[in-house]
Amino acid sequence: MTVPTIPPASYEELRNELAEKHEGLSKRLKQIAEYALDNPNDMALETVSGIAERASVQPSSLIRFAKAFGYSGFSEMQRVFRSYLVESGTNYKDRIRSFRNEHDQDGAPRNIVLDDFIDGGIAALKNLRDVVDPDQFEAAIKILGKADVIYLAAQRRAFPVASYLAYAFAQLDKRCVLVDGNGGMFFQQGHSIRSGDALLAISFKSYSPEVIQLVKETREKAIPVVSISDGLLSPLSQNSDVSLEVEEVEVHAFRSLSATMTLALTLVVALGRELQK
Amino acid sequence: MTVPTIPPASYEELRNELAEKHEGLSKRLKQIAEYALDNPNDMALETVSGIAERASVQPSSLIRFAKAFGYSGFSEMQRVFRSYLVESGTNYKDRIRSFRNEHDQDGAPRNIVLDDFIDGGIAALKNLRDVVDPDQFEAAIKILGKADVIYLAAQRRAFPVASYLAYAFAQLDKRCVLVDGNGGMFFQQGHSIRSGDALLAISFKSYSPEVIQLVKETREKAIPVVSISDGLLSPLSQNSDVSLEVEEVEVHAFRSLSATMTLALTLVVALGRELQK
DNA sequence: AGAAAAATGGAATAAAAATTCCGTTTCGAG
DNA sequence: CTCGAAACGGAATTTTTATTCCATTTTTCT
Repeated sequence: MTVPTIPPASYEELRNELAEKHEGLSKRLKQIAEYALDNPNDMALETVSGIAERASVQPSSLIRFAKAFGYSGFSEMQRVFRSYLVESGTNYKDRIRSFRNEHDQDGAPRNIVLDDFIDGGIAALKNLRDVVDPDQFEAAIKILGKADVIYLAAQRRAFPVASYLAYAFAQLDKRCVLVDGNGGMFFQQGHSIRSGDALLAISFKSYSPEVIQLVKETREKAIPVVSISDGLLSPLSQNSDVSLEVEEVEVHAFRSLSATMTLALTLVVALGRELQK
Repeated sequence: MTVPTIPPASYEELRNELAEKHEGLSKRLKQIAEYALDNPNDMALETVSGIAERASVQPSSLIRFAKAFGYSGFSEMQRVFRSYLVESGTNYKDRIRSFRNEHDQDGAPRNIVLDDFIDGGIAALKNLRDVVDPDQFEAAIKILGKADVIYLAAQRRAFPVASYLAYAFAQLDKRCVLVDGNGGMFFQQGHSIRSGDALLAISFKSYSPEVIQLVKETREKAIPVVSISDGLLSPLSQNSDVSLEVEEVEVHAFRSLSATMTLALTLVVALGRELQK
């Protein structure tokens, strides 16, 4: 056992190293290398003795194996296998990190802040693809399509989304009321909703109490409520007939609205088609 | 802590359980539930004390948390989080594909629409990186930073951007006036601008005549004007001291606002920094 | 406001896991 | 065939990690 090189830091590197050195390895180590390439998941998640058993090898061989590739022990090597697991997964916060690093390199005097937001926005959009539940989306369109008048409720950060929707719905000749709280008449506006209408509420944490209250009240009247919010824990999701989930990334302590805006727009287009039938 | 139910065996079940029980949980447990939903990766891979630290919680609380959901200990719950990692890693790409096909067949093109907008949004953001002129951006920040009050003017499709900016500026303690034309008083609002202030106007084709007019009038008063618009041909650009160019992609006859929103946000953050000096 | 119950923090303990160590086996050169 | 070096197996040890326990704080109910 020689060649104490610098240990591979990414799964890809490790994979290559494994394939390359494979020939020169001893019997047991070969066996392990093969097992590792075939079952990266096990390597990432199982314990040393667990893997040892499955691969028909002694635990100590696994440690030797890791050391043969330059790691200080098995645990260190396992970290590499784990990093692979999270990268390939859905989680996108990590993707952002890798994005950033990519961009940091070219030393051009770019607008760093803008780059961050662009990367964040892109990540949020990609994530949107994964988290939007098609059934919920379908259901939302159904409800909104049937509604006589769509009431739009949103405050603060979410308000621009509602105002955009109001504009777009108007373009579609879909009647809507923007409950904007103008003149302190949030509830007066909101309470004029009635059977046959639908409420589309948008709010993110920290959730606007007015919007939450309106959602609850509307639901008690047995009027359908569609919500756009951030995650299952949102009080909006919990009190809506249908809820669409969006997660915006926070960059520099500010949240973008790219993903939410895109979802809103999609809603508009899908609704437009529904109405054409 | 009661209700020893059968513990959720899949990530999906666990997710739902988490959302459902969330309300009834104690402070610390709630905190953990939120962290878990936001960071499933950590829950799957980190050690108890690692997670405890990141979530600002005691290790023992994590064990209590797991037990509150019926598991024998944290490790058992962690297995569920891990199973999710494996599934999403292995089948991730396939899942998405099959998912799309499903819907293609029953003729529901929703996902396709969403995909189009997502792709469009991403393209617009990437484009933004190239078209924004750092010098102009810098100049815009200077002007806005020096302004006593920032007047925000936008109509129709651009209005949501202005309303978002109004919200964000308020967060920065930067005084601003949203010239929204409420009550038909667009010009009354707009004309109250005076020396020492600045106007930030946003408009896209077909350009809002009111906004154009306000820009011209303001400029005649020798008050600085910053504009966000689409291209150099825009009458806004031509009458502004500084103009920022954004190009949104049109998909299905609708324009998104992702890029514009991102630019707006960047402006906010950059302005925030400027103000701190 | 005060007592009882529930929740929490944090150190102590138990359990599990990784790693080392060493006697034994295998392999290859002379 | 024999010797030496490398590889291996497996128990012993160390380290890390999970879990428990109890004193203290916070909440709830009266």
